[in-house]
Amino acid sequence: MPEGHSVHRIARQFAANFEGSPVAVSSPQGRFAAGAAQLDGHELVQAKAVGKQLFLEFDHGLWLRVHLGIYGAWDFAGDISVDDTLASAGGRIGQTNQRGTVVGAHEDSPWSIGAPRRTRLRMAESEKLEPELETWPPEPVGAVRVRLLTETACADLRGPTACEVQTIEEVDRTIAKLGPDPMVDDAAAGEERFTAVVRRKPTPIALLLMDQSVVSGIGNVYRAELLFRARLDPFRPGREVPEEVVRGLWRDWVHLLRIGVETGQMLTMDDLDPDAYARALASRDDRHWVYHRTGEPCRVCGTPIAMTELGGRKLYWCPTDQV
DNA sequence: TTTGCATGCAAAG
DNA sequence: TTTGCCTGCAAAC
Repeated sequence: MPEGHSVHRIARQFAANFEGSPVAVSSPQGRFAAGAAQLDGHELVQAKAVGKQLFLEFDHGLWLRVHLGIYGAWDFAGDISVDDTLASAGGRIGQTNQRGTVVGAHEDSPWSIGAPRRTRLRMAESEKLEPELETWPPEPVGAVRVRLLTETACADLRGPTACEVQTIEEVDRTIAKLGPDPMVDDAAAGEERFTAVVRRKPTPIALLLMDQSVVSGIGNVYRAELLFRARLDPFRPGREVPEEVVRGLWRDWVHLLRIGVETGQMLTMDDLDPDAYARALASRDDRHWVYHRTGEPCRVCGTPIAMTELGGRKLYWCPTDQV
């Protein structure tokens, strides 16, 4: 489920808690046993995110490549350091979830004091913090494809669409196929690459934004929201979108991704007035311009938001404002 | 309690 | 073009 922002946050978590440590790598589920054996015991030297892909480098030159797909997730546990921005995750801090577990910050939570402490951190489309159980290492929950375990930290991967060991050459080839990522590539160079490709394609701009070889990290939510923010017709062929509008799309993606990485949320209504913005943040269902709002009135003009299936994914837009 | 959908992608057919 | 991934959630019973 995560779009690009989540993967950058996951890489950040690995960098903070796994880099420099030897890692016991296993596959409790069994489906990744052979790959795990290739990595087991080696030191994690680098965590890197490009678009929706995560790359973990080990000290013998092999890498683990992970793509979460639509419902993959990493569970972190142990002495996990958590940056302050996570305290705003999902607006759920201090609330209680359906299992009755307290989610998020309280007085002496680990991220509001300096020192890391035993917690459990789940990172997927939403991020939660739960009190950790006493057992160490924790019992695997569900089908854990791969577990990375140091003396103090544990990361479990479940439900990924891709999880494989790669050589550096394979990593380079994978990354070479990806369009620019604002968190990785120089912003100006990324803008040129993106603009050049879009301006020569007959493909609807809505499909180009989801094409990871054109631009990295955009998923269905950011796609719909970027197009609305640009007031752009989703069906307009890329080459018929004015150059300045294409450049504007890239710059807005740079902007939204940065916010997403910092907050852990897909905030797309930051240009709203402060009161309306606060309301949007408070409710989970009320935080987007058009995404998942079929039939509801456009926040700008009142026209019912339209939805159709395009390339196998749902596309949301305002037929009046987006021309 | 059950059902169906979802912020993707790759492999199978 | 369809299926697998086999999770998490909310709406529908």
